[in-house]
Amino acid sequence: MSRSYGGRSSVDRATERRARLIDAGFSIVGTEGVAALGMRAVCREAGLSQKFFYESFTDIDELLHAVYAAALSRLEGVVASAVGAHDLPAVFDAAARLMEADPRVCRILLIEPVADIRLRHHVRETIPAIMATAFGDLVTVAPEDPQIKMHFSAVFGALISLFVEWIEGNLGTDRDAFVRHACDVTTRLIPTTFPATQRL
Amino acid sequence: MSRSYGGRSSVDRATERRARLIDAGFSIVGTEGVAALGMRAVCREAGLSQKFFYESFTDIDELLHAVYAAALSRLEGVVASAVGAHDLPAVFDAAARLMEADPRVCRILLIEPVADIRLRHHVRETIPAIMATAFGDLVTVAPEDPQIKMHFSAVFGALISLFVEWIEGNLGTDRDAFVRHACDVTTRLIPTTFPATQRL
DNA sequence: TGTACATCAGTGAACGCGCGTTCACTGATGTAC
DNA sequence: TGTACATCAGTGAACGCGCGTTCACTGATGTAC
Repeated sequence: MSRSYGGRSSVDRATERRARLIDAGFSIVGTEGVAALGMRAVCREAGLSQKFFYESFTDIDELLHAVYAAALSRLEGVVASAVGAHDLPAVFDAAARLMEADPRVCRILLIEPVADIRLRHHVRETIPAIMATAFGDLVTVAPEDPQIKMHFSAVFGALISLFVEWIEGNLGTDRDAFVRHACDVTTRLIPTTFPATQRL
Repeated sequence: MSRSYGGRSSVDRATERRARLIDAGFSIVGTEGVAALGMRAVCREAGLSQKFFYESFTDIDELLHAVYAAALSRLEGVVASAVGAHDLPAVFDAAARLMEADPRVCRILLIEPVADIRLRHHVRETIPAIMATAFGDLVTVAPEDPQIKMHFSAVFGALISLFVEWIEGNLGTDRDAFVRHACDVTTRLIPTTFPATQRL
């Protein structure tokens, strides 16, 4: 049924092609934005025939989802230990370093989801789970309280804006000062009366 | 050289067509986003022949600029008196009411500029002038100080996020509570040691 | 005032392009004998 | 082991579509006589 080619199995080649398509999509969304992500564009970038797109994905939304998941996974990877240690400055520091090294992560996770409805949907799917592990009780107890939502909306908006401007080089070069500011903003906006925040 | 038609002068008709094109662009960007703004799409929406697009604009960027200017002008119109009175809650209240009445303003001014480089350019062109009239000294004195830029980045990001979520109906229905929260966030993030903020 | 015509206003088709999607074709691989 | 062939892997052209841009054409208006 399947046949080896170039000494590699069918599934081996298919998974490699899938990875190359995700990489290509990652580059396109991360540098040109989600509007430039087309089926032909991604195949061109990956150096693959158009046929292979449909081998791994049914449409461009499915690839976009995989691209978002890949970016999120990279962020989670670098902040995992700091999150586990409840060390907020270390979380911000690790995130800043990752996005400095690869600004595409910043664009995929922080910039493009604001205006793209599909990415916003993916954010709304994944953020609650992340929040639940990070903050625990609070979010699961009263996730519909407008007061709490306002607090989170404000702090997320502030942090996203800070990171985007930082990555674009508009906030100077002192990363420690940036991290301190991000922490400062967080503690100013999340009142200490929130029980879960005392963990941070 | 020019000739009246339907009892209306040449310039009269041309200016009306230009206004209709801007209205159409306003609707498209405000509801479908900047990616949906094409020359054909805008003519279709305006009910005009494609020729008339080039009568008023050389390319779609020029129309986009006009659309952004129109949205900004509407916002400035409703907040003008509150800004003049240095009444921050009234500014937020007026802005919230405008965007509730026409969410397209919110999308054009707050959402789309995040991911679109052309709109970001327009924002960067216009915001400093607005800031200068609102805050005066501070911005013009030390506009390149990373510390000050971080403060403004954070507060803008927080307020944009709050307004977007408010307009999307995710922050409840109590507008006064929303305005209070927006003011609260602003005063928390802009330290009182900034001289210009004491005006607010 | 009435009519023929020149001129300008406005319409929509034409062109080349890239898109998403499909599929005929080439050529490499494994296997039967 | 060597060869012919069936089958699967991979390539790139074909199709219809909407795009930005241009322009031939229709028809309305003003004017000369």
